Amino acid sequence: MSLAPVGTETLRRQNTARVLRSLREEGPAGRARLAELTGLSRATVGAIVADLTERTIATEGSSRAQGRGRPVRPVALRPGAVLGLGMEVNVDYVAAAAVDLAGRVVATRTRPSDVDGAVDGVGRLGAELVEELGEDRFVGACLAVPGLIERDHRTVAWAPNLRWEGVRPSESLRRHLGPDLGQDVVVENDANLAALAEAHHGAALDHQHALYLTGTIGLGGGILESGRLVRGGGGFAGEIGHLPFGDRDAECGCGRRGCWEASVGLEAMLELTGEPAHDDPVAAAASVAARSDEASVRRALEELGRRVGLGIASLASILDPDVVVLGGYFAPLSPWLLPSADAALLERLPTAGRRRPTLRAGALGIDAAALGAAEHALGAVLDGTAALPDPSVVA
Amino acid sequence: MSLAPVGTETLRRQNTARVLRSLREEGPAGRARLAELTGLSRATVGAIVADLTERTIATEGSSRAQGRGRPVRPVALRPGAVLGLGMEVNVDYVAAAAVDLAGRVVATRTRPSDVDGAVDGVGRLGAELVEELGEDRFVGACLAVPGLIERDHRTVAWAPNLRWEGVRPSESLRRHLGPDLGQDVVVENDANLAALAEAHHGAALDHQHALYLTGTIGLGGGILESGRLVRGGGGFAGEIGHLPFGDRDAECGCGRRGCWEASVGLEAMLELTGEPAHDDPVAAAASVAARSDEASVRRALEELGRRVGLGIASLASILDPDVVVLGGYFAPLSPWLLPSADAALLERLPTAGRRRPTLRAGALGIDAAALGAAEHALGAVLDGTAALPDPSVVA
DNA sequence: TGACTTCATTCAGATCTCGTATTAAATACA
DNA sequence: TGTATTTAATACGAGATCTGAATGAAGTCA
Repeated sequence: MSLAPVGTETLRRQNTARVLRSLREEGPAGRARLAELTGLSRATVGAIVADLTERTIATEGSSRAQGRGRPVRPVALRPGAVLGLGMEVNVDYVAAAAVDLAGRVVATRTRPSDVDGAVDGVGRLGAELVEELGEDRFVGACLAVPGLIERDHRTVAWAPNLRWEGVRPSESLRRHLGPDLGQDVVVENDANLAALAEAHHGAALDHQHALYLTGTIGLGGGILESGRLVRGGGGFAGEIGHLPFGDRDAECGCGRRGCWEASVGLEAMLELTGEPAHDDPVAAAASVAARSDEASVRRALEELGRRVGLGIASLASILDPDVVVLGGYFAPLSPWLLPSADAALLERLPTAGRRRPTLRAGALGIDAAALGAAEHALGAVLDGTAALPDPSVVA
Repeated sequence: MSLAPVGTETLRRQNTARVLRSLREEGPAGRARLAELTGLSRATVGAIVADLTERTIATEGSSRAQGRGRPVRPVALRPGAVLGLGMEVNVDYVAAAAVDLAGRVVATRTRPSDVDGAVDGVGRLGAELVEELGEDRFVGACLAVPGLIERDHRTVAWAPNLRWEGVRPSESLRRHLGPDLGQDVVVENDANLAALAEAHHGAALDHQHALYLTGTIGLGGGILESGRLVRGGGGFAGEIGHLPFGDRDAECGCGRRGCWEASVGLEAMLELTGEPAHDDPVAAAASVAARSDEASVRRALEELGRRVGLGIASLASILDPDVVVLGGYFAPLSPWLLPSADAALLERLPTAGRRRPTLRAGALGIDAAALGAAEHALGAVLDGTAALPDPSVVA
């Protein structure tokens, strides 16, 4: 049984959320149009908008005539009025981002970090944003972690790259973020959140069914089904690196052969393209891209794209996404990867003739996961699950 | 934007649905306990229960003392009061089932049929149930089809076994089921619905994340994530037969090698076990099971289980289900398949040490899909999405 | 200038939930 | 046996919400 409280205020929250979603997705609109879009009556929309403007969450634009009739007085979400805080820890950096209800990215910040100081580092970075932007404007916080997250959405079951096991970062984040915002920091897998970010701000805009693949040293995946993250029963879903989609003879670090990441992970890419060893996957990809006038590099990338596409064909059979976004080091190489990946799809996906996912390069950079985390932090408000804050009235 | 109407009656519907779900999942209870379980106030529960009993959807049991205090007057869902109609078309049979709100299977019926007359046949079968049980007790109907369903949930994009393409069965079903119930028959993939059925009535009881695999001539899959069906953007999700999880040399009917169904489909099973050709997968499996005292058969089934488990390992990496249910011809062979499948999981699923799905034999027979369809037809009422009917008061 | 059109607000009416007080029906105990 | 205690269910008033119709507002069009 879902534990959400029930009552007359729930109804108002749900309807407020409808209005917020409409404003976010369709942009500013007058009350009459909002009523159409939400299915609510004009009277109700009027009341909700009045409430939102009084709380300085929405503002009224200057009235604009448009043909005959009384001119519309457009209502818009006030930029930066309500914010979600996203954070990310990774092996060599931490990041933080703030996104507002309108979907605008208000701030992003990245900072190098080592593994040991990561939690404190990301806490400080988040706290800086909160300090600068005002704590009472934030409605939630979420942390992206490259690892497996328990179903409680609080505990990191296993993040080998960070050497975390059973860590609950929320407890130390509370120290930095304060008791209010730090009270309840949700933790989520970084690839999942990057998928969310691409769906809201990047390459998968307006798609409810998306698959996100990120090429790093290994291979990460995030799945969006009907706009929701697919986490699986234990929060372990989306682990795609060791699926047997790779070349059957390729040796993988895990000791087996044929893993997908043994064929398309960073090392395989470097070997294919004849690129020297590199720490940073994205930088390596940029360096390869710079050599794209060499025929051998182009051939190598074509082969790499084919390998990526073969795996996508299988995932598409299972999940049938509308769009597959290639992030991480795939992104800068996409111009060369996508055509052969799509060709592989056509060849290998049985239903490709009827329908196949669109392949796209990720549009977001290194802070994709942090952006997704910020987006996730706003989720409860846009769902109507959580109440809006009551920000002290700010001019 | 979800188009659900909004208003004070929506609230009542949602709360009524809470009460219904509680009664369904936790069984009969007094008003006080219902208030606890749903989070509603006693007054509200009382009003909702009064409404439900007046409409003969719920009934009051005889009051029972239990320790001190006023005795509880338990409320229960009246068996058969509100029904969902499920139907299934398949190559050689059609089936229909009726399930009530309490989750009781009120009726199931199966009938041989050829492909050509399938739609009319299933329409007639459904109409028989409706006639016998009373049309006004049904709140929805759903049809299971072995094929790809469009995202509109009305059109069969492609069902090769039925030789259907772009068929909209609802239009001819309306003739049999009448304008009310036949108005809006939802169509869904049969494996998806079988997964739903196993989750509500069978082997995956009480699991929100389940994967259903059905062995037939080919191989079908249904995915349940957080209790919802995973359909993908085009309704094509769950097509797992031609994933490259099989023996690399096994030739598949599709022309490629290595498809999973080439290794675990009916034909592969028959060859492994030395069983003569068979039309009916389940009957073939029963015949093999009867020979399970032969060592060679046991070895063959162990190998088959391993092959099944290898594929499950990959699917579990992607989806992380709590439970995997083996249906179709796998079910009767499960005693011999499950141990080696689980061993394969341990060997191949990287996170198996921390968490791996439970493997189970499907508990439902040939009408699993029809049951799931009936369950699906009740979904809107239990969601609070649709209103309850107003059944003419029946004794 | 006056009719018309479209947008927004106001107001009465209906529905819903909640908290508190009240009634009901059993047990525990003197 | 009779009274206190305990738990269940209902009654009722208060508060919140949505809706539809009426009213007011602010433009265009002729």
